[in-house]
Amino acid sequence: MGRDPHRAADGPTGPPTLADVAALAGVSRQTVSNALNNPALLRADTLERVRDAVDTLGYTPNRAARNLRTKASRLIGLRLTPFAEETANATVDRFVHSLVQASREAGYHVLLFDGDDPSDPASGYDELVRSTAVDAFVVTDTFKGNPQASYLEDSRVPFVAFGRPWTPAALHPWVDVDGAAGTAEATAHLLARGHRKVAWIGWRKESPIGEDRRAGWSRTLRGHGLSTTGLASRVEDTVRSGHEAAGVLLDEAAPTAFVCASDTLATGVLRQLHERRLVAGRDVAVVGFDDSPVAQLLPGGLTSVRQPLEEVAVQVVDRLGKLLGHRETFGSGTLLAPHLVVRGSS
Amino acid sequence: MGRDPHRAADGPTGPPTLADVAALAGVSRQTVSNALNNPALLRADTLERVRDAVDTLGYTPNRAARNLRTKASRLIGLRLTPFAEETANATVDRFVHSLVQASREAGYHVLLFDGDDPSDPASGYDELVRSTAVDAFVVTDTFKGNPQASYLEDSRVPFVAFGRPWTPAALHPWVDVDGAAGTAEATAHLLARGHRKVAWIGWRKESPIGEDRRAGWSRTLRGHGLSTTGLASRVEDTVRSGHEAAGVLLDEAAPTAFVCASDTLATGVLRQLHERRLVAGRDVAVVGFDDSPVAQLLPGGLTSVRQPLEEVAVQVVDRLGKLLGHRETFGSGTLLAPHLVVRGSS
DNA sequence: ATGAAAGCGCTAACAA
DNA sequence: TTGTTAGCGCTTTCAT
Repeated sequence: MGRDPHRAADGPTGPPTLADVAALAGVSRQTVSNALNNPALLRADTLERVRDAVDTLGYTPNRAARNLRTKASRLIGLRLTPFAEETANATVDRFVHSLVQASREAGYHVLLFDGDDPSDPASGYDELVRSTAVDAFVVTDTFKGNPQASYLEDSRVPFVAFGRPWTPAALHPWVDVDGAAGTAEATAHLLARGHRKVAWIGWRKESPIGEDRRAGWSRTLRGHGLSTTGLASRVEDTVRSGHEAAGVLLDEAAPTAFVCASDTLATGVLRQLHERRLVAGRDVAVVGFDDSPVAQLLPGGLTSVRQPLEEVAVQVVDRLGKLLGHRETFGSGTLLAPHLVVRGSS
Repeated sequence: MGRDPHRAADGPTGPPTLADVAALAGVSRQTVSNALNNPALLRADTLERVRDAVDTLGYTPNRAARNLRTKASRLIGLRLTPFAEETANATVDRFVHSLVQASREAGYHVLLFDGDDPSDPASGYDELVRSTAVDAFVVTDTFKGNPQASYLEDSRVPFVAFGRPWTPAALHPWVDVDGAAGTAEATAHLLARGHRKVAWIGWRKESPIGEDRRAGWSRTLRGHGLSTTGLASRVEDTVRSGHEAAGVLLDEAAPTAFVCASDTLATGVLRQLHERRLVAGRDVAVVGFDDSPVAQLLPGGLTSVRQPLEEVAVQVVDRLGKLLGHRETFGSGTLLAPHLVVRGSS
């Protein structure tokens, strides 16, 4: 048999190579390569012969060799932030699952990494870029105004952001969820149930995401001729903060409903109500944000705004594909609408 | 300057290569390679010169080329199962975070994938193996007796399991958490609080993990001379099942405490208590398993058994390193102890 | 429609 | 201690 001459005649030789397939099919290596990457070029019978050989041998192209040659890895990098305890903590993980699936369907895999120094926006990215280990990145933690977006933009690395560019001049593709629309729906829902004093507990002003979500609440209240004065609180994203903020608001403004920027904060509100022997959904309504497992599993259930993360992932990968392919869609963005999941708390 | 002759003299040439560094440092490519992989071989001043050049150019070895040459990718594959809704759902995600961190510290990255056909144990693995895209796998979903462990063993792919091999003849390295010790601690805790009728709600008999956790409960009760008869229920891992099982047990055996195989089940119990106007932690005690966000955030808090996933990840990566290096530790395993996090529900 | 040649960037083996 | 040679497995010219 015409086995590739520079392979040892025996011993464990590892997975089959192009040359093995070519020998078995009685064609040149190039023809096998074409059969895989450009089947239209082959005559039907040759193609079939090659494909049979591929199947027989269980051949799959060697990734490293292909990557080296094509200068692409078909890998998408995603930096993971440390797991936050004491938090409803749903978005990132749900998104990761969705991204893995959407990526596979587009022929990509997801490479996970983390920064050894989380405060450095470049940490972790740098090495992957310079070693051409990934083709592109997905940037998710745009929480604090997205420092790595500008870093990546400067390094001319292809990436798509899950989250709008909150800096004016950014021109990378992005996909985001319309937080304001979500909180607007939540607020409208509460108004429809007869509430007139709907409070807001959100994040600090530095968080553009928080401000976006807050806008949906205030816009809706004002649209109904209602005042927002004294009904809003801006705090850290912790249960304790939500708990405290709810206490203050309850004492000073006596709202009958709360809209929160996260399920974590909403959980704090619930805890406050619990302590005051108030029943969520009967005495006071509460709406969270993220539709986390916590919202789903709380006794009675927590009404919450659910982000369409599966769709976000699909869009992100789609943008990525365009970016890596024909270099289109520069700076374009997509805004997706979340929807309210109503449960016992409202 | 002695730039590599076969590079274009101008235009965007991409990241610097070994040859660029060699030219700048005035040495051969091989010497640069040695400076990186075997610095002890170089004379001190040469080494410094090379390192300066590396820094100046911001050089990082090209991954694909190195992978091709060394037949290794420094990538660890992890198959993700679909995100389960309506579930406390903590273990996998917490583990992923820990694994990413532990891997980085060992010089590996994590490649995430999923099977297009989740019922096929080989789905997704196969292609990665044959294309030598990853060096090894971490197998986590040993829930149903670990079908892919035997598949991987048969394919002679290096892998480490998070989860004991429940089939007798398995001989791969593994790391696991001693579930029985966890539920034993939980049960002992309840007994110490004066409970005498402690019920168990766990998974179906087919789940060896479930049986393991159950054993800790029954062993402890019997160790205290107490009967387990009529106090155990084996159901699906859903809130609804936990809810129903708690109802039946409450009616038929009137336990004063529950130990559950998961936070999901414990949540069902809580819901049942809630409906009966029983207060968890006062009227009836409840302990869950996993220390999920749900357990942490529930009003009052859910006492739960916490798995040391960070440690598991470190051990897994350690085993992996040995496996890929000197081929030791075949079939060895490590069992880690979880600990109880006591909260309001008990 | 198929094949031959070249080379992606790196490192193992050997030579100097 | 450093340099030379060869080749990992693949795909992109270019020739046939």
